[in-house]
Amino acid sequence: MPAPHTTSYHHGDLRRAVLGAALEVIASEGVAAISLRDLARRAEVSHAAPAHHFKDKAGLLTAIAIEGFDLLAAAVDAVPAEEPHRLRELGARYVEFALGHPAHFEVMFQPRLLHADAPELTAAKDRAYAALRAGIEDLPDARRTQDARRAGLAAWSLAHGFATLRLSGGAPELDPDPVTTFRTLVTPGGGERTAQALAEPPEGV
Amino acid sequence: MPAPHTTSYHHGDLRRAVLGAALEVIASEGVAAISLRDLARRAEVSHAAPAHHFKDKAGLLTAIAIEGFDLLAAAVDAVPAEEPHRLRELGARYVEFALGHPAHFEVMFQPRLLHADAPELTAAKDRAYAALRAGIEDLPDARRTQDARRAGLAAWSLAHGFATLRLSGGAPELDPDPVTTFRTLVTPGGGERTAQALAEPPEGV
DNA sequence: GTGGAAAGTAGGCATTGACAAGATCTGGTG
DNA sequence: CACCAGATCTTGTCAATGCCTACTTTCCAC
Repeated sequence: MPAPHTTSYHHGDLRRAVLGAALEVIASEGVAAISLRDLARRAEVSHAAPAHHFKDKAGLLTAIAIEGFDLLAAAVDAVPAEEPHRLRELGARYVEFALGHPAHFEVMFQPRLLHADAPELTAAKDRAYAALRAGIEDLPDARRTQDARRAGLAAWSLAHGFATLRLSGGAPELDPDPVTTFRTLVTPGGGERTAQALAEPPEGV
Repeated sequence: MPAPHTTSYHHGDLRRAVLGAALEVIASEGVAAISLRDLARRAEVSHAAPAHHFKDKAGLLTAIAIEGFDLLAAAVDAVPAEEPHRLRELGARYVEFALGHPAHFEVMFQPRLLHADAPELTAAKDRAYAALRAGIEDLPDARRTQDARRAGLAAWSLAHGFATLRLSGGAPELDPDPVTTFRTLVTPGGGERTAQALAEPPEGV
């Protein structure tokens, strides 16, 4: 590893530097504000240097998305199997990841900005989805519904929607910590039976 | 109203033409693919003409977002008060709107692309949110939870997340119609008690 | 009709993404 | 140690875009 900030011809770790700068810009100003030339300036290299590491602007964003899916997989993989409220915990980790890595999250679900068919991307996506599925399908028998896919989709939608709304400034901040808010949303008897209210059973008043 | 397609100096309704073209482009290629000059070409006017109607690129997107919030307000406003599964129906309408107006929906929740503090935008947003809130808070007493805000946030998150995942190609297509899928997610006894699975009550196996 | 505002045109400028061709460094191989 | 292939970075260029200013044409209210 060369000295980090000499005036050497080679940067040392330009790839990481550009990724880092990109994450900062996206987090503070959004993906639309990303410019390869600006990132090059921040890293103090020539305007074409980043292209040698990412090929494209889409390539850069693809790299971020890949990193994001791997981070997500790691985050939900850490949920212990013996956790009594495992599905709830899974959702909480999902929300925690989204709010903790807003730049990654913003890019991951915008396939039109990426090289959506890049093998490394689909691989990372598969790993993340596998980790999520594992957390759902490994529930003890009594907790499994007839159609686990729908339960999983519902849980995913809830966590994803909450995180998205929170990040876009839509959802109100009801607690000091957003993850706490999320937990109350899926915790019956935690003061309010929101899940039941959601289901709103048909049998009368 | 002048003749629509003569070679007259004035277009007739350039504003609407640009909006329409923009909606098409966004729906098929995403917001990132929007270019004022391209829209001008499609409308067969000079490259600077659209600016006289929207000021900015952000101004154009703001106009789309405003239209979107008004469409949303209209969509959820149509839910009859006597509807027995009103909250569920509210969510279904939300999802139906999102999937039926993907371009509007894509822009509405990306404030960084808009003139977020434009009075007309916040007004439209307020109208839409008021319509949504009305559908939640008007629930009959027995259906009301202690904290209606959390129930509303949960419902909103679920609908928003489902729509978002569906549009980004993340969620699997379990039924011919996505709205049908959404209904099953919030319908207990509709084959699976997904809502209960979500809540996953703590009391043992 | 006429004058001013609205609608549209024309040109220019800085910035950007992508590409091509060349310069420089690095690591391994003989 | 010499050397070379490839990775890394630079420089220059081109078309496209957003936005600005100045100008022209049309419409409408008085």
